[in-house]
Amino acid sequence: MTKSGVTSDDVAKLAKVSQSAVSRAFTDGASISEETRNRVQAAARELGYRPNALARAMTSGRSRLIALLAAYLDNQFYPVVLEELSRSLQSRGYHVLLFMTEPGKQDEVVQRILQYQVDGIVMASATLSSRLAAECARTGIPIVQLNRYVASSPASSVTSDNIEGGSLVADLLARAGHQRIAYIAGAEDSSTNRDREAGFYKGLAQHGMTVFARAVGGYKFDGAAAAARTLMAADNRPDAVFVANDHMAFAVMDVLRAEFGLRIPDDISVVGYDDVPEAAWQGYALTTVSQEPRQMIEATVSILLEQIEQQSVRSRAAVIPARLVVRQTARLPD
Amino acid sequence: MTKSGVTSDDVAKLAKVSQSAVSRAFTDGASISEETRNRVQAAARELGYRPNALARAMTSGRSRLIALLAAYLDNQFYPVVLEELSRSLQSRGYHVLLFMTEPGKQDEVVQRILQYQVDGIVMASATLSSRLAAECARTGIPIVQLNRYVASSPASSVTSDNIEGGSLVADLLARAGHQRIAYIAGAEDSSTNRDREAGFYKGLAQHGMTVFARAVGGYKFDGAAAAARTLMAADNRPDAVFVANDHMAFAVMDVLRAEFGLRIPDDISVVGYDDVPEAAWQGYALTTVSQEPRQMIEATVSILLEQIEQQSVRSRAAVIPARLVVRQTARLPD
DNA sequence: TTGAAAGCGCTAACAA
DNA sequence: TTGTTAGCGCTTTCAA
Repeated sequence: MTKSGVTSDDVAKLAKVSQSAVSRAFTDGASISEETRNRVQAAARELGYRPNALARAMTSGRSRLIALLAAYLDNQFYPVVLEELSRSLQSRGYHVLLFMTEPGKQDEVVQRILQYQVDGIVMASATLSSRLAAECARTGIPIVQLNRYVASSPASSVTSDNIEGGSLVADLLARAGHQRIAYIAGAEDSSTNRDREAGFYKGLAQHGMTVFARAVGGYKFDGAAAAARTLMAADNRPDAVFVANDHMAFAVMDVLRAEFGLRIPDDISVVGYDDVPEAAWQGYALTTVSQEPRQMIEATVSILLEQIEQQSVRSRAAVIPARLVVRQTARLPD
Repeated sequence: MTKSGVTSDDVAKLAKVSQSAVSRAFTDGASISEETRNRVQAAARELGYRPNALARAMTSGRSRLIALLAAYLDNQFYPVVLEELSRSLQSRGYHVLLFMTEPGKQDEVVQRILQYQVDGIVMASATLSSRLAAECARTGIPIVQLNRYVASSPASSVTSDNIEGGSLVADLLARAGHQRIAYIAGAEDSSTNRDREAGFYKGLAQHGMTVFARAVGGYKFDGAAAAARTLMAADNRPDAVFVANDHMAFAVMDVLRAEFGLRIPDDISVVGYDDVPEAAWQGYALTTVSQEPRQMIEATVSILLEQIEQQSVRSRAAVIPARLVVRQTARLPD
């Protein structure tokens, strides 16, 4: 008995057709006459019938469920992405099943995901374990890593052009005449951090400069605050700092202003990365690099659906152009 | 064929037991000897077997899926709640299936939710349509409205003590000597707004005061900014404003500072509601009322699971105490 | 285009 | 404690 109590059999009886006719009436492109379809749908409406998605998933082998695996949602980039992803999938008849990673229980979560027979997996703010990668490769479930990639893995990835983005920031800061430019890193093992940092150094090099100081914030609010304190405790302080994401940049700005009495950008420039909604708030007005979440999600969904619907296993790596968003936390070139 | 290819039948064969023994080995509290359970699990491990959650749901009638229905995630209160809810349910073997409301497609979304045979529904930032309420009552699916309630509905609700919270704010502002206290409302049809406003007026009344001015922000960032402009365009401006949630309060602060050059709290006090993470950031340091999301989620989960597992239909209304969080945007009483 | 029949992988009586 | 059996509600051959 389905939770609503009425099954395709009930509808079939009322409409005086076979149960399979009912199934066909609810399947796009099925071989059924206009007339029977109408009869079935009338009967269905009368009974309040609604196909059981679970039963459908069982027999068809597609659950139309996409797992989203995330480690945290406190960086506003992720809620934005999650909402967008969910809407986009929903409009195509898919739905998001949410999984939060649990420290030390990585494998258990992987098992859970696979038990639900999801048609695809999106990894956001979570790193793909080799265990999950292997299992999915074996079972043919496509994975898209959002904002992260592992070169060796068979999974697809969607990122912004982090190298270009980092380089854009270096160029802006150097042209503004900064002499002592520091970097506050995200998680050191993440590809986003590696690329943003590499692009940043490359950009500095083009101006004949190197990074003045460096600290690690690990993409954490508190970590970034601590990193800022470390940087500012030195005898010779930086006059500009590129922070690996906005979420950390807010913490850095708080420390610079509240604990060191600095004015931004008069005393020191700060630049972030992501362009989360808060970056536009006047309390911060953060100069940053946009990740274009809309485009990233569009790419994610199209990769996923292509692999699901065409059964193709060809993994892709989409790179979305980065765009500098100039607000008020960085001194400008003349 | 399950996506991993191996079924309980395969395991049964290898372990030389019946297929139902395999099922029992994976069910807590099933009647099975230690020995067979071990044999089965060894075989399962060897084959990489993993029970199919969908098949299990079909036969048992419980999907262990909880639908979360939300209208938006850009108010940070919701990501916090979503993460907490997902973790809490996950640790109990349930999972969150996310649905975003779509304007004008309310009914379609309701159908989708019910098709997935979810065991329960949590409504966050979304109002319960009478259609959904009716369907769920009929099918016995428990609903918890988070941060919202409809008196007449059979659904449960979990809210903070919004009346008390509003009253606390009025008291703080009145005791600080404010003379012209304004209110910026959220969505007028929401119970949170009604209660916060009612409590606020009650609190003012206890000091022999009434609200000085009122505008509506509709729980939207831009709406709140517009409301602030309206309030400040008057000849006689308020000297304090209670904003119905933090998300709007940030917009209000931006307008007051950037467009009117006001200092907070020297020129005007601002108080919000929710205590979202950003309220603690130094750029705002917002005085607000905490909703205690942890406690709210705890209550939500316990109501849901009680109704699911005990089949009870007794709906409950949990009210979590509100707590004033004093930061720096409101003048203090001497 | 239609219906009959065979599962999908599992749980849950029921007997043994 | 165990195995046998009958479904859960649907999709998908296969014949007609």
